[in-house]
Amino acid sequence: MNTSDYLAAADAACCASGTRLTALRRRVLELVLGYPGVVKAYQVLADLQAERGVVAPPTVYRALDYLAQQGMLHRVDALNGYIVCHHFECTHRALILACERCGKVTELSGDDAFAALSASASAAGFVPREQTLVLTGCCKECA
Amino acid sequence: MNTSDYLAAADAACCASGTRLTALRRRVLELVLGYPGVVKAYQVLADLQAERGVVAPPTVYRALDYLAQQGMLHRVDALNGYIVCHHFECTHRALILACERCGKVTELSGDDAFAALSASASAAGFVPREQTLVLTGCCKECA
DNA sequence: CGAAGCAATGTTATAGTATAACAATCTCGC
DNA sequence: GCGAGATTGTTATACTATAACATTGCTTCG
Repeated sequence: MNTSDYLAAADAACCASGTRLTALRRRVLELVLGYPGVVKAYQVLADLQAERGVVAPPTVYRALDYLAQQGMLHRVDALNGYIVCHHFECTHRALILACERCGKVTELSGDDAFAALSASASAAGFVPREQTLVLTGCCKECA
Repeated sequence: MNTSDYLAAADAACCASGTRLTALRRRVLELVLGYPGVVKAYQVLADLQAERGVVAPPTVYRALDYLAQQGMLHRVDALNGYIVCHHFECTHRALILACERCGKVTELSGDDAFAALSASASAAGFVPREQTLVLTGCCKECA
């Protein structure tokens, strides 16, 4: 899916959830899409500042939080960053593979793995919230 | 295992790895042991400052990093904190269950779950580094 | 012993990440 | 138009983490 199709789909998804993909949010999403892997909030902030002059951190964090909530982005705690989710239409668990050498990030469906974890957790009476799983390691190219 | 047994075992493990559980590291470990769940670096820093006057962040981070390396602590990225590992003798994968309401943290063996994830990752040619998995959610008591 | 070498800690400064709190503006339905 | 709620702006600050260099202390080997 190319960027403009993606944005159109994102727009539709936002409307469907009764929210709006505003100009700001859309621009933030575009910026994130422009990066190959994981994107930091302050990178986006710098980009916005370059375009618009003064922009404060909350502006960016709010947009990123919104996009993550809508499923277009995943927040990756282990990396203090965000990645684009390329199949936000379906609710799903993401399994993120982050290469420690080249920084490349791959997303798999984590549904199966999540099921395995949930089984362990359930045994302890624990109900996991839907979330992103992250594995750091070494990718195919860097091996 | 009580605290003093734990510390003795930790000491032995450190020696076995050719390193030393120095007074500072030992004290940091004790402080972490004194907390019920996840512990933040700056909590430990505050404790140390209360005891010794001026203490700077690197002092604490170095001790925590060391203890994590030795297996006595797990760093939990999603929570920006550390938890005590109660079976550091055996190399193992930890599966952390962190309750979002009460803050309680439980550690399970994550070997099985890790195997499931590794299988998915391997299909993509990805080699995961040994690491801690974290699930956030809601624990038995808070359900 | 004494000095070399290395590990550990101290110290200073700063980078990087994130949110609280309140004000201003915009959008949409009525 | 107007009011309610959502969105964005603005200011300030809290929290998390590390770089870089100085100092101390242990140990080992001649």
